[in-house]
Amino acid sequence: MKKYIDILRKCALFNQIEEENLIKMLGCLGARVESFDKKYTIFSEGSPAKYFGIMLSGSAQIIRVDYYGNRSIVSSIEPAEVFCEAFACAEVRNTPVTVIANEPCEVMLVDCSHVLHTCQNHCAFHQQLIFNLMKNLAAKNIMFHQKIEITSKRSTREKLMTYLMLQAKRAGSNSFDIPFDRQELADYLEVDRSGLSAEISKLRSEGVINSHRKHFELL
Amino acid sequence: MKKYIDILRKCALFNQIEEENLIKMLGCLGARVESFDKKYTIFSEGSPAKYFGIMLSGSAQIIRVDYYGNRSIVSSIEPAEVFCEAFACAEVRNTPVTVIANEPCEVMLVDCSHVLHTCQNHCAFHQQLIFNLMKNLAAKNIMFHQKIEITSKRSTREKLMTYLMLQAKRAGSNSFDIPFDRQELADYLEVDRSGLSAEISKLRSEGVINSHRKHFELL
DNA sequence: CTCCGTTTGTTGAATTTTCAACATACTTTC
DNA sequence: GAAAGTATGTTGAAAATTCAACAAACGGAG
Repeated sequence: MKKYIDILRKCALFNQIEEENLIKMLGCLGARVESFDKKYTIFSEGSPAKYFGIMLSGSAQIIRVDYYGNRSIVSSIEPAEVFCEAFACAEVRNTPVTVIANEPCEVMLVDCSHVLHTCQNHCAFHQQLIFNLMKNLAAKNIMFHQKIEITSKRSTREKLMTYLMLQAKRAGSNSFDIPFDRQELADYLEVDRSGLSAEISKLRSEGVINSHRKHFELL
Repeated sequence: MKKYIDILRKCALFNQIEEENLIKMLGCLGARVESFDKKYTIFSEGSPAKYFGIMLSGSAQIIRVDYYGNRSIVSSIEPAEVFCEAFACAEVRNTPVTVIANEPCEVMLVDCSHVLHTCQNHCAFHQQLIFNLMKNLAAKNIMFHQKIEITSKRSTREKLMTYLMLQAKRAGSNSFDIPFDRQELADYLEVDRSGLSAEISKLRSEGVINSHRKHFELL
């Protein structure tokens, strides 16, 4: 587990927890690491929501596919991020989403019941862990508000611009990369890919933005 | 405060907390009650996210209005529900949403810093409160996933049917009332009101649903 | 009961999005 | 470095949504 310490210390779940205690804690939590190749399923819709994940390396996407095969991307998962903790914490029977590896990745899986219910060793850091989980869930809620701010816009142009402005703000620069290719961006914004490409071209010709593939610049 | 005990005991935030302790706790938390008339603003966008609310009686809506004046309804708030706790818990500077009373209502306001940081009296129920808050935030996350499931659908018909099926499931019956009038439902589903009315008529004539104003029935 | 304000339903035109099909640009593999 | 595969851009037709304007139904006040 020691090789993952650096990335785990960046994980919001372990805030205020010392390195030495973190290693002990991972034992208490029964955490294990699994690797997934690109396009492999990490969690699949309908499976029991027993574990949550922590992305150690690589990236993944939380998606939802309806019965017509339309894919909707809920969010992307980057290293050090916790995912699917809401379903596990709320103790729902089944995960309502699918998580797919976007590139080869390593994931730490934690049995959520070990976090929610005091472990046999009366691990002293339990309370801190629950506090961190609470903070993390609050941050996720805010992320959802942002996603709703984006997708509630009625036109492709407005959705795109709202998304790009939020990304610029997050990057702290008008020049930034996004974690999606065109099809993925369309599935995240809930719009048509070709219409999105057309809109990007239009914004480029109007001098509002510059872009090349995943790189964007607000002018 | 005693007159509010019955409704507060139904609030998820006070799960596993005895009635006698609940009253003491409200003192520790510096909770206060305010009343709002219909259409009055309970929290407004951009104001400091210091307090969260508990709806004691009446109802409200969490909304977002963009610079064109388009209203989007994020969710409705019913009695015993906690609201705006995510912004307060994540300690963001400003609330990104507006909360408007939908009818005359009474709201309990709690300073979130009293919940997050141990009170001077070392209130024994603090940990339980944080645990409940965590559970509640997880449940809210799931609510957002449902909202995204609804609004990610591309057509008015699919959004409406997805919403109605979730409401039927929640009500445990194919016959139920929704908390929105037509304009509000349109603002919740992120579609045009007249188009929504047309779609409802169409579904009625096709024998898929029955409806009258806020009452719906899946056939 | 009637009036008046509000909500809901209806319609057609304008706009926008989606869809399908193809062209072009880029990447990876051998 | 050529070939194959993938991603992006472009276009026009079809479909859906939005918009505006009005009609009908409903509910509350007096």
